[in-house]
Amino acid sequence: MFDLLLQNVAQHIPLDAEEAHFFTSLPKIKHLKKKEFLLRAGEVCRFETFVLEGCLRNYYLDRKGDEHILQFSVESWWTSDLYSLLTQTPATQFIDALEDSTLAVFEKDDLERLYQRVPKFERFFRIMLQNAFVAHQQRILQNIGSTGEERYLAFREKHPTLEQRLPQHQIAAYLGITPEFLSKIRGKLAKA
Amino acid sequence: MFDLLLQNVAQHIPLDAEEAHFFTSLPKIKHLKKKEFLLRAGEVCRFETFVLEGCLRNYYLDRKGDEHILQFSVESWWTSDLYSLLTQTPATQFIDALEDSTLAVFEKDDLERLYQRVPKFERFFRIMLQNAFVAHQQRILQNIGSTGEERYLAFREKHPTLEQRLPQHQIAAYLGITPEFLSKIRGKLAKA
DNA sequence: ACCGTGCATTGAAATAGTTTAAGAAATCAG
DNA sequence: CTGATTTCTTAAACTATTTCAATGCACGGT
Repeated sequence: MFDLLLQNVAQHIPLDAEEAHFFTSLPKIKHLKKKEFLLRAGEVCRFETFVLEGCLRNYYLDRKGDEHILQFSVESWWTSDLYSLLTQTPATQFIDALEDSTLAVFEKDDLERLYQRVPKFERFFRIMLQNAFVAHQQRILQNIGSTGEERYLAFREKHPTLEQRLPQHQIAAYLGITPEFLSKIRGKLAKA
Repeated sequence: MFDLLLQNVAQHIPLDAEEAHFFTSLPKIKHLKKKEFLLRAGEVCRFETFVLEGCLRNYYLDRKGDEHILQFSVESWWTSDLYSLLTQTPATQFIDALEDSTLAVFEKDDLERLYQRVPKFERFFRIMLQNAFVAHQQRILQNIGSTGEERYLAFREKHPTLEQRLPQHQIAAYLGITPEFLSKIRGKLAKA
């Protein structure tokens, strides 16, 4: 059940059997059907979530009502509204399921207990934060420096499995272009 | 000399006189003239820098040779290539001075000593990282969800002093548009 | 099997943004 | 003060992207 999770942690910090056992005793398993919400804007986010199966997205709703996707989370990805979680202020993001999904949900309080008992988990989550930070940095540079087509090609390169798996209009909402334009780009690339 | 710096820290963690004294004994003062570099892509970043006076920018150079600005740092801002600093891998960013500047530079080793002696500084720098992370998140949403004009208006709103202080073409490189187009936007807004 | 709705495609017309080039205005160094 | 450099503006032609509208397709529910 928790193989993926332990594998994910082991990439950054070593765990002995007891630590691993304690760690895997913490999360609650949650099932979400497609379109169900894990978090809505306005709620305070009280958990960090690891995806065991399926696919979620974090998105933001602008005043015009358009959805802008910050992140897709498939198997072995962590997700939450980090700012809301860390500051316990209302979330600005929605998180919902693009596929039926199985999640390991860590409550904030349980994470605190984890840090107390196995301090190196602080390090683990700091590394997660760093990686997320750098990913965002690169995405900013990508966005201000490239055309939609270049962004799409980069996305395809970086996430070949996601490109298969997601509906196109979701990818468009991630890239920051309209679905129609993405369709045109694809048409053009297919011909060439 | 270090008033700004202590004030900045005090916003997030309380310091007694001795801690403050130790803290301010660590940084080296550095003067940069306009156009001089603090860091070049390819170098490993070994410091965290607090701006006492002047203005720096972090930018990235793409294959076409265009500059894309990630951040401006004026008085009371921290700057570095965080990923390079944390992982000790070569930097991808350049940091240089847009004005003659005075900096307080904290070496990585000195920061480690600081964490040992005054652990709450870990908390301080974690908060810095969180804030930077969220700022980046908002910028991504801004970039994928708005036009150049909307981004310019938001920038002006959020950083009225910067808008006065910086040459327009630098602002354009931050917004991800050409200087010509920014000029056009401004012309149009001035008329309206 | 049937219907309804959501998704992808296409094309035409409109808007947003870039490129190139030239010149005016401001700034800086000697 | 003067020449050199950097910055800002303008305009025309071009490219990227959006909007709107129409069409066909596919899939989930009943």
